[in-house]
Amino acid sequence: MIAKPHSIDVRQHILDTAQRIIGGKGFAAVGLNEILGAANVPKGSFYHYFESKDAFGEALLESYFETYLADLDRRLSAPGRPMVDRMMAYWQNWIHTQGDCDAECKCLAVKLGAEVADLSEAMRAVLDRGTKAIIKRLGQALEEGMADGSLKVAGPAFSTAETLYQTWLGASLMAKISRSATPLEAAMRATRMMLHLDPPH
Amino acid sequence: MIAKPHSIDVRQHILDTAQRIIGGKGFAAVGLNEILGAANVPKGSFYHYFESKDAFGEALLESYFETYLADLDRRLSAPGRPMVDRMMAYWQNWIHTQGDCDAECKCLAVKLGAEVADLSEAMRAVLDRGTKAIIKRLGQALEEGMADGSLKVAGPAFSTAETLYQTWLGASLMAKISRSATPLEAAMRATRMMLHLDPPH
DNA sequence: AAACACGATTAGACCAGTCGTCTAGTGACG
DNA sequence: CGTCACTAGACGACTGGTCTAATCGTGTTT
Repeated sequence: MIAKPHSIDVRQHILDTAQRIIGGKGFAAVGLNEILGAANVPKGSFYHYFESKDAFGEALLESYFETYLADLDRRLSAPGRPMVDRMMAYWQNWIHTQGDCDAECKCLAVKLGAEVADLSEAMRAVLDRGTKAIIKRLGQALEEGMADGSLKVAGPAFSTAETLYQTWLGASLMAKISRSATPLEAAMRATRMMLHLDPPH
Repeated sequence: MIAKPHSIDVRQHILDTAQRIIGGKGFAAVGLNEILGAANVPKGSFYHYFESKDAFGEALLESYFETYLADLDRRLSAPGRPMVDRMMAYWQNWIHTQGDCDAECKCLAVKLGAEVADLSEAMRAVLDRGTKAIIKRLGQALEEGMADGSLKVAGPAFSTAETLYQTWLGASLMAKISRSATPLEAAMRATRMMLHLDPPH
């Protein structure tokens, strides 16, 4: 564990660059050349940091979910405001991030899920763990919301969290296909309904 | 073999074979050689029937939605039974088709949607038209169900149809990622809830 | 301090595979 | 026969991921 000047930097730099490009074009459609060219990293270096393109994809998804979950935690644990607000702000932000960026899909679960699930068992496993972690947190948030009295859901919180996440995944897919935000707005309406907060908010 | 010119046969044979393979591996990850090899069609023929791989993908999706919509119409117009039954049978069948086949994803909207939307404008357009047509039919079915008294939904039928379809898309994506049917079962519970038929059925 | 050792990093060769083109060739039917 | 829809598959220009050999950087030894 010597303080390496480049190691971590270069590795992460490749991952960050790749996330933008692969988030836009998909996994199989993008070649190493394009990524490494954009990152200004010689091709030869790649296999020093990653064992294969497959292993690289695994690392890419791990890196993605790591920052995603950290951000999610930050958003859902923001103190002071009732949980409804935090949660609805999260969905609102989903609309925001998925809506404007057509080229670079911010949500890799949406962009890569279907493509990669049958392509690489390792990548599928990371996606599985990542999405399960997201749903788990959403479920905990719902329970917190019921505890602080700002939320009320029918049935177990985890079940609702699962359905909510699935709905937003599907809506994001439809948003990509239709190149419009209306599917996301439909998801927002459905979310309000599931959480029984039609009157206010 | 058959007196009828091969035109239609061969063309459709290529499309059918491709649907299986591409439904399993995705669009970019599959080369023409693999498809044509499996279909026992020489490469030279391919470019007689299709202008390019891109145009071929377009035709593939068109063919897919054509048969999908025909099947959907058949299912939803089955006479005799109330619309709830027909509709729930449709979702049940969704679980059935998406659940068992891991390799060849039957629903190309799920498998190719995210990948292709940013790859080919033509293919995206077909997906857009196809999914909109499905939602439209589901909305009409919901209205029929309200007319025959077997269904009751909150708000406009089209809105509910949109949300239902999105939920099932998302659930199918999660089913692929988790390699299990539980997301689809969650979608089924959510569907029952949205249609207010928790007690019976 | 100079030479060395050795792992970290890079450069580029490598071949299999990509899409798409193109010329020959087949065979059915007017 | 002649025509034309269709088949056959070699070919080219290119890109894919992978790997070996050379280079660089840094700490150690003398």
